[in-house]
Amino acid sequence: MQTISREDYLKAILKIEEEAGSVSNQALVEKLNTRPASVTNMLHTLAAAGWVEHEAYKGVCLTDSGKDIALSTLRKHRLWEVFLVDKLNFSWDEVHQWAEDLEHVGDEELTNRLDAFLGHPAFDPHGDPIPTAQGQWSDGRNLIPASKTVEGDRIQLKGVVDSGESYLKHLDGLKIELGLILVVSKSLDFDESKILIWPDGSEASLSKQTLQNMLVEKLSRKGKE
Amino acid sequence: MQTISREDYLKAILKIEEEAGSVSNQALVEKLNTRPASVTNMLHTLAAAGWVEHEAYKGVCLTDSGKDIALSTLRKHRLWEVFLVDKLNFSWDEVHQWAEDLEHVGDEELTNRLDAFLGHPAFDPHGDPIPTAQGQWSDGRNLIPASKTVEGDRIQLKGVVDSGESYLKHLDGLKIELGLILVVSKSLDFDESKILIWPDGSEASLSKQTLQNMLVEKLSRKGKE
DNA sequence: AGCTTTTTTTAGCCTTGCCTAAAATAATTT
DNA sequence: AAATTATTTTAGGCAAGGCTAAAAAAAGCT
Ligand SMILES: [Mn+2]
Ligand SMILES: [Mn+2]
Ligand SMILES: [Mn+2]
Ligand SMILES: [Mn+2]
Repeated sequence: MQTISREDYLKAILKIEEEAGSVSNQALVEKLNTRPASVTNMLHTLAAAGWVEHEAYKGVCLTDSGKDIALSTLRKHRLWEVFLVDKLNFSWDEVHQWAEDLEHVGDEELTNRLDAFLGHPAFDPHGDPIPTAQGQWSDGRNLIPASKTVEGDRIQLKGVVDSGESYLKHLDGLKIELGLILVVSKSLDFDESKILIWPDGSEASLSKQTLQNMLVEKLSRKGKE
Repeated sequence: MQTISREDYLKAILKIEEEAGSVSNQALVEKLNTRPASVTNMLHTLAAAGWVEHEAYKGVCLTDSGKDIALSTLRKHRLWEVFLVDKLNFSWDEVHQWAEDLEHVGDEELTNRLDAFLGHPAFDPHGDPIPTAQGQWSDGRNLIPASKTVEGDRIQLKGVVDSGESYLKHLDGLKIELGLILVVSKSLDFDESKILIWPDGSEASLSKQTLQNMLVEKLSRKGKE
């Protein structure tokens, strides 16, 4: 039977699988901010339910049914985030905490109605793709970290690597939001920082770390669009 | 610290206080569908938190802080019900189960934004008043059960006594919904049933039990409005 | 008043999910 | 290869919130 904690674990396993290929207990300890013994314990529960395959000391991976639950939970999380930003006017750095609760409410029917109400959004407020009702969530886009751009590039912010509150607030402070178009004015070799130009003509220097976490799309270099 | 279960108990105590004056353990057993020992247990927890006053074998009542929590939870419950009906197009008999979960999500800020988004509704989909952010929820209306109407009365359905799924579905089947205006065509003494006339001219007979659970407002007897 | 029934509490147990500490295993160094 | 370090598991607890069964108290009856 699904519980809040079990759904959170499955979602965490899914994300670690995506970004690291294999899932160690240690990775779950960090992602879920818990203790190794708790992880081992929960993996036994999840394995008994048939949602993961787990061999002691070897690691864990999702089964098909486990992946279904994880994707459905992730879908709900991201749809609720869209709701909170689009309808309740929260900013992108405030919504994760509530979505972490809301994702455990409702069934497929409710989720699909929410999806329709929101206009079937493809991405959440952090630029992350929203799995479909059928569990598809191939991204399609080819995003690169802003740190890999060169002078003269026109880029549009489409996502973030780190969607933690502190990084998002940092971007807020720089007047950087999803969809913003910037031009790379200068690349400083020395500390890998770059000077960017805002649409209003203002300029600012962004650190390597800030740039690495910005996922951007390269636009044609001159077009007005 | 607040938990889902504690909020549910406080809300149940509030409602029983309203409708019965005093709150027995037995009443909580029935309202929350649990066992007497569980109630005693939780009342100790709530008393220790300072949310209720409880004397063994004497009963329980809310403290000011307990009432605050109960009202806030009830407010959230009813606002989410409005959301589900008005925005996601659920029917009034489907929303309670989800509101029972949603009421435990979010803080005051989120609730107030939801309230604003919904246009500060005064009543939920079952006609129950929604407490304000300041914890006011005096009804103001003077509703009577439809069983107390007489031939010739023009009445408008404004609420229900029993908002359980089966009764609401029963009303659905009769094409009776909140706001509907009916005229009392005949009162049958023998079984206390009545024949009602719908706006489209159709008629139907409603049983005493059905009528007792309909809360209506008497309208002027001839006006078009 | 004395007996019976209902209500409430106590006692004891269970499940979920978390924890620490210690033991076992795997991975890295030297 | 042996020693050290890191990871994972086991063992043993704990808190919340359920449960049943039995005891205690209150209420209702004769
Ligand atoms: Mn969560
Ligand atoms: Mn997100
Ligand atoms: Mn609830
Ligand atoms: Mn309601």
